Amino acid sequence: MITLAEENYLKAIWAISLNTNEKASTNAIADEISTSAASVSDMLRKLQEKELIKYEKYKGVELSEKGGNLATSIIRKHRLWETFLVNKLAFNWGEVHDVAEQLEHIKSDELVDKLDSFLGFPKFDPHGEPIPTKDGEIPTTNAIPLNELQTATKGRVMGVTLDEKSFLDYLTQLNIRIGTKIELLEKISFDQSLSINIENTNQHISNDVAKHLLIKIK
Amino acid sequence: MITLAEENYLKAIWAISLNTNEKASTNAIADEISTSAASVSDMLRKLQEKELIKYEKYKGVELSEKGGNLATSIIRKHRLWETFLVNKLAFNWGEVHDVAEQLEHIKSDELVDKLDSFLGFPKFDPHGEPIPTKDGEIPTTNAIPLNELQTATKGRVMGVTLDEKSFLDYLTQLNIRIGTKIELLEKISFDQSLSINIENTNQHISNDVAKHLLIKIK
DNA sequence: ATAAAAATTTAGACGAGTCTAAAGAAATAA
DNA sequence: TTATTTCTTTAGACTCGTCTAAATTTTTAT
Repeated sequence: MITLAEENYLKAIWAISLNTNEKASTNAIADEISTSAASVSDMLRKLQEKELIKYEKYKGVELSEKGGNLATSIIRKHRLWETFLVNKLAFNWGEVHDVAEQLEHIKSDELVDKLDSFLGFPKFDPHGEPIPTKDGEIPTTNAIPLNELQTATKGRVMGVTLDEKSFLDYLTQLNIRIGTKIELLEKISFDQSLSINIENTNQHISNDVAKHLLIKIK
Repeated sequence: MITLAEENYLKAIWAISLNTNEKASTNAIADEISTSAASVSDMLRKLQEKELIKYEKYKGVELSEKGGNLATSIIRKHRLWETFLVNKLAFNWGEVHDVAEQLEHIKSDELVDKLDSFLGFPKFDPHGEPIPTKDGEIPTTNAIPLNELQTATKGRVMGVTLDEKSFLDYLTQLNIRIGTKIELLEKISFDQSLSINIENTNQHISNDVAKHLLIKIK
């Protein structure tokens, strides 16, 4: 039996490895879930015993196959619930994260499958993030982060890679949603900030914002 | 902040007082949530400190106003989720209890209100049990338990007062659902068992089954 | 190459919620 | 009304997940 705390650690390790493609460090995990490094060390020992991670003291940690499957299934649940909240209950995309963080821990395979079916087997959640299938397959897109685009390229927003209210509220303010047409006008080399055109209005955004916007070209 | 365990204790006290109209005893609570009397004693002390119950050592316990409101809101959530599971996700009524027991602890007032709205503000759940409103009002019916009916009375099943898979599966087997027409043919004084007619078929059921069936006459 | 800094682990403690065993209070029966 | 049974509470211990402080290992900088 896996506990709620354990699930959150697996998710944190998953999220870190996703971004860095490296082993997750104790401190990175502590940051991710806002706890002390000591607590993380403790928990890693326990997860190691349960064979959910591959861990060597002082050397960082990665998920085992078992742990990876579990993490994927939690992400699947999180994204399905977010889709439910936005598509069926009319939440807006900045409001759903905290509730989905609770719902993702509900234990019932049948519930997840029926929810999936009820939602019409969505491939992407309201933020454009891929929803892993029942078998753990993760849908792909050829979208790339806005800050990696070449100047004068046009595209369309396919997703965001940060699920934080303040970020999503800012996007809404900028008139940026999934599907919005966007053109990269200029990259400022001084601070990597970007001038963009959204629906015939010019805007200026930081690199920090741009790197969390996934764009599909043309 | 109220914990999951505390919520379950409040619910247990609520359920016991509902049936007996008396203060709940330590042992009754221990039975209800399958724990030891010692654990219950411990928890009652804590709930007392939080002013969620009115408790005198050795004298039993009842909910305070605050505790009562909380318990009602948990019941509201439980029954809304059961309604969602049956009406939207096509679970059958015997399968929903355990999942709803998890979902009822999700913390988000907005979620509950939006779910209520999405379901069309239902007054009764799939078992015919009343769903408390946002203000804590509990819809009433004039239905009475089948075992209290007079012989030769006809009526319709308006609800069941036990949410256990084995019971609900048995009802399904007997062709009894919400809305089913029923006639009480005979009460056996030896064991209080009952002969009934359901959809032109005669059946024989125990008093234990009958007392959990709510019937509206005529 | 070694000293300093940073990262990580260990040690010891705590609160929540549970348990068993034992003590104490209340109810019941002779 | 006293003895016995039943119910309830207290005492002490355990696990889980957390913490701070201290010890240890690794990395970085001089």
